[in-house]
Amino acid sequence: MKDQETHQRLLEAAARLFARRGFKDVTVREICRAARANVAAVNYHFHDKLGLYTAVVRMAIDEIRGTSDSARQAGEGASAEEKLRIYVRVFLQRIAANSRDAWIHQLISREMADPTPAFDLIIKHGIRPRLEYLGGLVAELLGCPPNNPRVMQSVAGLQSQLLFCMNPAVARVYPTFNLTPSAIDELARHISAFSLGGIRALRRHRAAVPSAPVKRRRRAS
Amino acid sequence: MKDQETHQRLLEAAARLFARRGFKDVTVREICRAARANVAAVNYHFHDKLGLYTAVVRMAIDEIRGTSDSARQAGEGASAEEKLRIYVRVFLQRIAANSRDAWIHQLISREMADPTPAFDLIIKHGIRPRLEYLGGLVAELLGCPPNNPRVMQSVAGLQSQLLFCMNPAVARVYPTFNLTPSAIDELARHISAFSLGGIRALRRHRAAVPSAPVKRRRRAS
DNA sequence: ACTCGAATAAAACATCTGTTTTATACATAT
DNA sequence: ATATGTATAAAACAGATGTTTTATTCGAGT
Repeated sequence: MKDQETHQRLLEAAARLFARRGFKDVTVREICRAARANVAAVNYHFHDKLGLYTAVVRMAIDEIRGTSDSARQAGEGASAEEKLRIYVRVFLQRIAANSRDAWIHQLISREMADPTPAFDLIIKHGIRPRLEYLGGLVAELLGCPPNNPRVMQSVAGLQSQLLFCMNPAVARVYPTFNLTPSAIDELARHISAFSLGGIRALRRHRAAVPSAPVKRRRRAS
Repeated sequence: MKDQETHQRLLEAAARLFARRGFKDVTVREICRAARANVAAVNYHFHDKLGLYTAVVRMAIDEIRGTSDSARQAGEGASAEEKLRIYVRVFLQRIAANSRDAWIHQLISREMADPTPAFDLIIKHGIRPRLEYLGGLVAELLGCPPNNPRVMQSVAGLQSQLLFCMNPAVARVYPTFNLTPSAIDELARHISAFSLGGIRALRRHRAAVPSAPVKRRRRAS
């Protein structure tokens, strides 16, 4: 047995194609052509088209955790506010600047748009751990327990911006969104500042029941 | 010629199915079954599967503009800050509470995830007008000209949250996200407060070159 | 009564898709 | 050298899919 190398070529080709176009839209024949392998190779090495896909998903999950750990480590010892800024910067640099990892979050976005059976794996092992880290940061910034609903609301507010700005279609809507490596640092600063501002605003609200009407002075026009 | 009514049934069935599962994933046979029509009906009435899809897209665009106009009208005379709050509330109520219009933004989300040739139409006639309205509001709140990049950055920050929280998959990630009609008002308040806080934070930044380092005092842990 | 055109229906077509089957090359162990 | 098991290759299969073709129905205009 000399090889295992077509196994690897299949994985890499499939990762790129699945991320870009989704599970259903990519054909087995296409993957095999890109990997310079026979049509039967997918079924031989991964039993199924779905088997290959979940293998790709497992790769993606590992990379997601890698990014989370990177950000966590880079922020060690810093204040919560600075940790959040660092997370945003690491996240954007790793996925937008580094094209090697770009496919991963393309895959996640696609799973969010229409989930396959593999989505549960991604949530459990990729997204949940990251949310817990961010949830801890935000809870500290808000000064409330981590299970307070507004914590997850804020985390979602931050994360939605990050996922949004990586969507290739967004550049067609907001023409100013070009993710050139030089623009990424600036984008990271904007998103950090916007999100920290949002969190600060939520902190001011009274913590108790939301039945209290939200009253706020209007500024002149 | 008695009818035109299968034409209508096809449109309605197709809208629901395309929104839920996307252009490629829905079969012509499926649409015709749902519309109680023959397999050839799509090609007869719309020439193409794509012809039917673009007809659906045109319907969606009209509804989008309707929501925009509703929000704009409801905010007439109010301050910019209040207008933004009203926009968020109208938007969420119309698409999350009112299930009649829910399919539309499912369709948009899907087009963002992987665009079809019809995406350009949606941008031009559905999204652009809305962004210009929001851009005007935000520019006023930021106190800077509407073409300042941070305006679109803030608009994207707001819009990303709105699109994000309507994604059905989000409820699986953030278990607290249940869009029961009663929770929608609260969600709208949170998103408004978060976004206005973000905008306020960006306003404080010096307006000129971003080369100036972002310095900020750290709070005690 | 007849014709014409529009709407529906049924069947057929060509193509594509995931998968399976069968055959072949080849390295290693006995 | 022969047998064995693994990896690749080529061909075939069954099912689905968008579209086209051919018939049929039905109402209106003459």
